[in-house]
Amino acid sequence: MLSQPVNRPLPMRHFAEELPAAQPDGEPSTPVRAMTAAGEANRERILDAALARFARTGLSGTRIEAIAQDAGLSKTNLLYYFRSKNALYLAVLTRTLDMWLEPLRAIDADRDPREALGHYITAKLEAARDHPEASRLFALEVMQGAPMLSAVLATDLKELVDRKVALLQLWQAEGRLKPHKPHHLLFQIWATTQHYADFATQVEQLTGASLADPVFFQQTREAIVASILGAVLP
Amino acid sequence: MLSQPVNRPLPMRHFAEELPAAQPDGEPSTPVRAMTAAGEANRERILDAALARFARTGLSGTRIEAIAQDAGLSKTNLLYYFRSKNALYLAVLTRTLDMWLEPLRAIDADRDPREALGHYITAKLEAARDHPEASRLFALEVMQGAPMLSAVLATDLKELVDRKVALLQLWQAEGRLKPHKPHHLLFQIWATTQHYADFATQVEQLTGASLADPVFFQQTREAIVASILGAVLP
DNA sequence: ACCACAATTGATCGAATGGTCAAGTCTGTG
DNA sequence: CACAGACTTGACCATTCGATCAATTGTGGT
Repeated sequence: MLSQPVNRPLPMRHFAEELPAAQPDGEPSTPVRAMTAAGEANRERILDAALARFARTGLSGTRIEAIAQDAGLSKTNLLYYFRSKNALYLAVLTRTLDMWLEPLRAIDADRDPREALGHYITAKLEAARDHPEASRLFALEVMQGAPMLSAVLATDLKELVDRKVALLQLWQAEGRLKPHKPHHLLFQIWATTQHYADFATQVEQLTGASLADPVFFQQTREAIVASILGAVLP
Repeated sequence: MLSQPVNRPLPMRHFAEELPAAQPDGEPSTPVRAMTAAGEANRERILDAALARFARTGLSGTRIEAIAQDAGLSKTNLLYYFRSKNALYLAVLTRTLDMWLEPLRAIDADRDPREALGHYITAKLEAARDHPEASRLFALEVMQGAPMLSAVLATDLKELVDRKVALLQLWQAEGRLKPHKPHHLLFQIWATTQHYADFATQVEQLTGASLADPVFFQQTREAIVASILGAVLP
C-alpha cells in the first residue's frame, strides 16, 4: 500500500510525469530548480530508447536495464529520471500520442474532399514510414485493450473522431462524398497505412521492399488512394 | 546448457510438441501409451485458455499460472502437459496458424476473380468476427518480428502467397483484373479485415458496434468489398 | 487384482528484475 | 568560494515466476 504523498514540491526530473488530474487545486508543484542541459538530454535519450524497446517487445517484455544501456545510463540512473517502468511507459505513450493524432487534426473542412483525404492518407503513410515504432507502440497498446490509454482515447480521440465524422457527413450531405458510414472510411485508412509499419517485417519478407524505398512508397500510396478514394468519391 | 536428449520414447503428453525437424531418422519416438480422455480434454482446455491469455497480454505478459487457473488446473499440472511456457506458446501458435492460412488457400483459380476475392474478404472478416483472439495473437507475434514463427512464415506463408500472387498476375494478364502490384491487394485485405479484430476495443469505443452485430458486419463487409474490388476489377 | 503408467499435487529452487538506499560527485548560482 | 540541489553510482532488497522434484493418487488393460 502506498501512502498518498502530499503536495510536496516535485523535483524537476519528475515534473512532466504527473497524471492529468493529479492536482485539484493549489500550487502546480513548481519544480525546485531547472534541469541541467545534460539532464534534459538524458531524458530525451531515455525516451527514444524506451520507444524503440517498448515498440518491439511491449511493456512486460522490456527490461528497464536494456533501455538504460541503449541510452548509455545505469539502471539506477534511469530510475532517477522516471520513478518507475510504468511511468516511463506512460511518458513514451503520451509523448507519441500527438504525433499519431496530428494528421487527423489536419483534415481541413475548407479543402476539397479528394485533396483533404489524399493528404491524410499520404500523411499517415509518411508517419508509418518515418515513425514505425510509434505506430507499433500504439498498436500494441490498443490491441491489449489500451490499459494505460483508455481514458485518453475515450475522450481526446473520441472527440476528435466525432468531429471529423461530422465533417465527412457534411460532405456527404453536400453530395461531395458517396453515402457511407464514415467510420469505415477512417478505419480503412488507419488499417492500410499502419499495416505497412506494424507488419513491416512481414511486408519485407513477402515483397522484399519497404516504405523506405521511394518507389515502393509511391506504389503503396497510389494503391491505397485509388481504392479508398475510388470508393467514396462520387 | 542443455544436454542434447537422445531418442528416448516421448511420453504422449508431449508427443505433438516436437519441432518439425527434430528427428532426422529412426523411430518417431512413439508414445508409450495413449492419453486418457481427461488428459486430452485438459490439453485442449489449456490451449484455449492460453490462446485467450496470450492474445491479450502477449507471451511475456502472461503468467503461466493464470492460464492454469482459467483451465482449472494447477500450475504444476499444466507444466505436465507442456514442458515449458515457450512450448505452450508455440503449440498455440501453430495450432492457430492453419486457421489463419485457410481462407487464403481457398482462393480458387477456377472461379471468377470477383467472386473469389469477395469470398476471401468475407471469409477473413468472418474469421475476425469468430476468432478475434487468433487474429490478435498473430498480430502480436508478427509485430514483434515473429521471433517464434519467422521460420514457418518465411517458408509456408511465403510459398502460399507467392502462389496466390502468381494467380492474381495471371488474372491480370487475362485482363480480368486491373494491373496492380498484387501484394498490395493482399495487404489491403488483411489490414482492413484484421483491423476489426485486432483493434476491436477501439472500433467499439468509436462506433458503439462490433462485428458480432450482423448489421454492422454486413456494413463493414460491403464497405471493404466496394473499395477493394472497385479498385482492382476492370 | 495387479501393474505400469497417466495424472495431480505441494514444496521448493533459482534466476531475473523492478525498485530502494546511502553515499557520493558535479555544477550553476549567489 | 561555498552550498544547494542536480546528477550518478554500486550495493542491496523483495518479489515474481518459470521450472524441477519427490511423492501420491487415479485408471486402463491384462
